[in-house]
Amino acid sequence: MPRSFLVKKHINSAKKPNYSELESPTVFLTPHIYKGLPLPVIPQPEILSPAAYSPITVWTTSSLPLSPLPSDLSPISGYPSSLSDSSSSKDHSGSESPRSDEDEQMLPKLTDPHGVEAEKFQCGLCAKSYSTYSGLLKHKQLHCDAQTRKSFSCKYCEKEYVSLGALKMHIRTHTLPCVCKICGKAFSRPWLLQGHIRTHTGEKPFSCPHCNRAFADRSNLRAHLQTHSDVKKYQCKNCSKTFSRMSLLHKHEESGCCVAH
DNA sequence: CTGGGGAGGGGGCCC
DNA sequence: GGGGCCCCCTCCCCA
Repeated sequence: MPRSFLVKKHINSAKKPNYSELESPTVFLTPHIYKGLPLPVIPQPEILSPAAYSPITVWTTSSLPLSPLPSDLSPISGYPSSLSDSSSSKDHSGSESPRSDEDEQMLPKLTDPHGVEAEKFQCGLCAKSYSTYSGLLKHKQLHCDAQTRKSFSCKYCEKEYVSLGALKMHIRTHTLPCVCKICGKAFSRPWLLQGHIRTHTGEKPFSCPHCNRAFADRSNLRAHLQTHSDVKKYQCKNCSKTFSRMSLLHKHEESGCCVAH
């Protein structure tokens, strides 16, 4: 399901949502911002930062930004109301990282507009500046490049990671240490197991504020919220038909609409 | 074929 | 360093 319409919901890590509240199946109250609003009405641009929400934007598979469809789940009680999430930058630190451009790291840095301070050589990875290229080179060789280089290899597959912690996390996907006591199914993460256990218990802690539906999985609630939206976010670049999910758009395109491509 | 729900996986970030 | 959590993503199934 397309989940890229999601945005982070808490300003920073120091103020995380009260998940204990979320875990309660009955704690979801209609948020105040919906009071008086006829349902279903999804977009609440007024509660979102302008940069985070563009209700009329329709994305195609070729024009998708990293987070093309910001929506918000803060209406669900238990989530903080703040939306100007400065920590959202973390979402862009991974896949969007331009770190692969080695040349970029070598670009001289003009640090003073008046030329008082001459050009500096700045490390593209940690932003440290050096007055000489050789200084930068030494820094890169000793620190950043070494850290950036993937040097931890998985013994079960060919994947490599930049840190031992990341590798260990990955290895869990092979060892599957979290086992369901009910059916014996194994998972890599405890929270995956928790979600699975809900399929046994029938617990559905995540309720839709617009209808009576409830979900065991937060991601599925987000996907469901899209169905309440008037604006279908994903548009076929050929026939301009729009879809609520990227996967539906993909299926549509693969079904022959975009054979011209 | 489309729309939607259910279930699960992976990497990253923060504490 | 590990745990918890988030976001993103995919696949499957069904109406």
